[in-house]
Amino acid sequence: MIPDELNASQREAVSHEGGPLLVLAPAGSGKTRVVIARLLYLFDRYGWTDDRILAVTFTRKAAREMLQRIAVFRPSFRPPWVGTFHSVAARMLRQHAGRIGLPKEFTIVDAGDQRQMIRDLVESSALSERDHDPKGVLSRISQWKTTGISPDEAEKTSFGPFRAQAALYREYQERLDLQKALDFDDLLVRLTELLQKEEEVRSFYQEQFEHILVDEYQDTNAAQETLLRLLSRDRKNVTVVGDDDQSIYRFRGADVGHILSFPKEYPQARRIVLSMNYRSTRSIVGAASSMISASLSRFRKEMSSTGRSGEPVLLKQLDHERDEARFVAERILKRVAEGGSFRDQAVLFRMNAQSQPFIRAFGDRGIPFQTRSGADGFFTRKEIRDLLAYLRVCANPFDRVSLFRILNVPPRGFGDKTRQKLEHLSAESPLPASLLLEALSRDLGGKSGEVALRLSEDLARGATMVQDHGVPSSLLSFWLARTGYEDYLADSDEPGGSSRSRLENLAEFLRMSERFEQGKAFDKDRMPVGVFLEELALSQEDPGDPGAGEMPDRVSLLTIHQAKGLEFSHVYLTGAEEDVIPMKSRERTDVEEERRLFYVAMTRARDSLAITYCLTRQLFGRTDSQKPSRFLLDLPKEAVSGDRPVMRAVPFPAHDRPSPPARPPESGRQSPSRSLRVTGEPRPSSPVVSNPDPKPAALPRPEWVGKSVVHPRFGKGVVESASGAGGDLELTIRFEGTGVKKLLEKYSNLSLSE
DNA sequence: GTCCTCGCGTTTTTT
DNA sequence: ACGCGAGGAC
Repeated sequence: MIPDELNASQREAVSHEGGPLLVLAPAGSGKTRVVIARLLYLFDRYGWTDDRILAVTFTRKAAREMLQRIAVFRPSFRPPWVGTFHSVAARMLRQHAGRIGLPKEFTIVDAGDQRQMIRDLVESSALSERDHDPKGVLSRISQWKTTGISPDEAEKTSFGPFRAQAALYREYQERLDLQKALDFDDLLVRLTELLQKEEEVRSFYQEQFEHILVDEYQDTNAAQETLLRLLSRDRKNVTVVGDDDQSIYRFRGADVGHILSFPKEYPQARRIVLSMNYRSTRSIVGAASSMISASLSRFRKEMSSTGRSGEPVLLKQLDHERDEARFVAERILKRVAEGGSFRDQAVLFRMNAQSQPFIRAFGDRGIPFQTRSGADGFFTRKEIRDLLAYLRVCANPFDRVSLFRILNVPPRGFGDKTRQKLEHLSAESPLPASLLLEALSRDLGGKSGEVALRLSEDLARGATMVQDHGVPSSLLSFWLARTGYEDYLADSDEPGGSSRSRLENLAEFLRMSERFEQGKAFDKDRMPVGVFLEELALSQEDPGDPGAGEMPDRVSLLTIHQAKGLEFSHVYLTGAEEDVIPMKSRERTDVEEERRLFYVAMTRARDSLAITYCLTRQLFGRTDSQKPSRFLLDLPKEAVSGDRPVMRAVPFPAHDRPSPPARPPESGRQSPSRSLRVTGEPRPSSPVVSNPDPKPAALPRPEWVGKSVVHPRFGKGVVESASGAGGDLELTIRFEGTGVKKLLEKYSNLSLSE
């Protein structure tokens, strides 16, 4: 069952028996192959007919790939517990919805709905939207939720501007609860609560799952981590696979600490490092590894490469982003002239705004390209969201966001007055939509009363269709007919003939629903409309790209984030400048994460990598003069060619260095004679190894305080205080160059300087 | 209600 | 540079 083509450590990872397992799988190390092989191995081991294996990923794409690969081996086998964290959680929650007071067809609200809810709340409170932009509020709420902080706790512990946000959090949650709706975070949080509260359910799953596999473990947030522990009996039977160096989603709650502390918390865990790179040339592997090794908190890994040495990584300095685009365009054409293809090449940048010059340059030269548009997806279109709202209010008659969305769309003569009346009614009595509208109808009387009554009846009928296991396409047709939605679109002539494209979207949506229904055997206990809505809510994929078929022969223009998990023969990493990568941000820039981002970008390349930086760049309407990215300084001479930026004496650019540090009393002489390597990281028992230097045990906590230390990147500093103990000893250090930082002692690579 | 103008802020993105 | 949202004018 274990494929022959695996190397020794890969095989070891695949066939590991018993106990927690951490597989460190750097870029290009054959991670996917190992994950799939291990899954197949586990199914073999624990039975293909049972639900004994839980495998979770972060993206639909990864989940789909797992399922497809499994299907190759057992075409008829559909493992029920392979999916994204969220889809698995939704499945479990629906199974036990009653226990937490939810109907089976609870709504999953998406980002658009969340935004709308927050805006409504901000509007109805005395707060100004200025200080409470929905995005900021939502990300705060998400932070609270995923770290297990309830609205009450948030209100108790927040001050200043956060106080108001905590109040919004409470109202937002109340509103969700009232409508029997969950947001994405709730899927994890509510399931966690359920498992904690209901011993029966907990042990049911704990016993069911012989083994749990988590992919991209470095991306877990606190909620997912908690969930994982619950399901895996404290991770006794778990395989986590990931790469700490590729953790680039901190801004959305991912915490690289989970993977880093895994061996600490589970000393009995096996750790396997896949250290052979199969993807890239030796130049690329060498350059990338030495760049990332300057990282502060990471497992030390040494990569070897099976590849040929290849051409050196090319550094190229340009005057302006237009020159940069031109340079890249010419190089792409050259590769093609040499027999390469467009689809094998990718231009990477830190932010979407950088893509413009490339789009122009490629257009001028007739280079075919594709961008992965972000927010302008199919499912953010008004007409699609309207129709979805109709479906949702039928599936879950308590879904108020959807009800209010469709209330006067198409216009049926309901104005602000009616809306307010309905809001009052809704607040007074939590009724299903049809009954609510009936009450409204009585309230209004007259002509608008009749309109309300008609809508009420339609809603009741729609809800019945859902209950009777009607399929989405019939429900859609029903609503299109009852509302005259198509006429409404056709009549609303907007500039640019967009009503035409809206009608086309509508038709596409209808086709999508039909495709969904085809050849599908629905569970008897699930409503088809519910399943349809859940799939859409959890995927948000454009129907146009089912991932099947040949990739068109085009150059990819991608942000580094979008490029994660992909690989190309030729990669152009552009805008390698200070304030671009690492990016300047309002809040404190997380240079560590930016470095990992740079690493992810570099390691996308198989055969060649060119890194470009400009002396000036127009950004946000202003032309700035730029400095080369500090990350370029960590590229080894022997692996690169071209315009190497000049080494600086200081590892950080001047503007990054804060005011002269408050120097604590110097203790005598300053000789770095005694240099002590201190790290608490256990030696890996894996085939390949990290840093061979033997290390003395960590200093006990009080020993550190007041010591002068030297850090490889931050330079000299003094330990101000220490907290935590053992492996979690955290030191607060005031560095001369960079101010106060908190470092985990075990990863800090500190030397004592006396 | 709707149109226009002014001012501000500006990453990364999945589920 | 540009888009979006708030707020004023009609």
